[in-house]
Amino acid sequence: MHERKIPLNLNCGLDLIGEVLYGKWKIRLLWFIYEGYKRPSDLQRKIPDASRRVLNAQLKELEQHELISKVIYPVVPPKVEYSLTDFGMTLMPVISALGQWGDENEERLRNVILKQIE
Amino acid sequence: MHERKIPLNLNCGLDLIGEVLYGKWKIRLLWFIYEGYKRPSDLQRKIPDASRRVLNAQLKELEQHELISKVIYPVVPPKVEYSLTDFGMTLMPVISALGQWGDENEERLRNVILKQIE
DNA sequence: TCCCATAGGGATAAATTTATCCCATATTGC
DNA sequence: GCAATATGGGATAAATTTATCCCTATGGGA
Repeated sequence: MHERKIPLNLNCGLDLIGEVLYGKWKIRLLWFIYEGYKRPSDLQRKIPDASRRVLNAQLKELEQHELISKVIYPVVPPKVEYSLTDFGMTLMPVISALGQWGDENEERLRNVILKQIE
Repeated sequence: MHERKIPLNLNCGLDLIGEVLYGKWKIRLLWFIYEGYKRPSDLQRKIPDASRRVLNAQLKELEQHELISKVIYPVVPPKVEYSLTDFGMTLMPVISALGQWGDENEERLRNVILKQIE
């Protein structure tokens, strides 16, 4: 993967959840899988800004973290389906809360973010 | 700051909240300020693993995003105090939910994270 | 025959984020 | 005078994450 040189911080719950959710597309991947977009190509189409390479990598990490599971059908062309594990499912209310706060404050957030970039 | 070459994604609420919370120490900074650790030196002591430089930078961004506000007392040696804005306060239940999920699943998370590193 | 879809991953470059080091200010205490 | 305290930020290096490009495999359709 990439041998870490700076140790992880795993002190509290916030560190731990950060570790599994940190990644540019992970939260969206979880959410789309939750919504029923199961195949990698579906997810790629839902997130066209992401490179295929990184989506694969992040899906693999989500799987290693036991938030999603993967079924490979032995057909050609290949077919793969992801779904949330029970564990991953318990995260949905939390992600929902994040998205809801973002939606509720959309305008203000858009303002302060764009002002800071300019 | 650093001129962006890759455009931001600001499509949905999840993107927006991600933009203001993304940063290695931001969530913890918000939480500690919420708990009453207001001065930069206090926060530095609470988060000794972070470099002073980055804490300053992230505090500044949190301020630009209107989640915290800053009061500078004109004394020597300098004294600065941060506090949550009303807006930042509305984020606390969400952060609390994140931390709670992490705490509830601490053992499992620690396992899967460390297994993946090894 | 050639191309497309489907999934995966190696190699490498680019972008972004963090870390490290150093300097400045001005008062208090030794 | 010298060190410590407190805050801030420039310059640069290192670490980490993402992007880009390319190659694999196989059956079906134009």
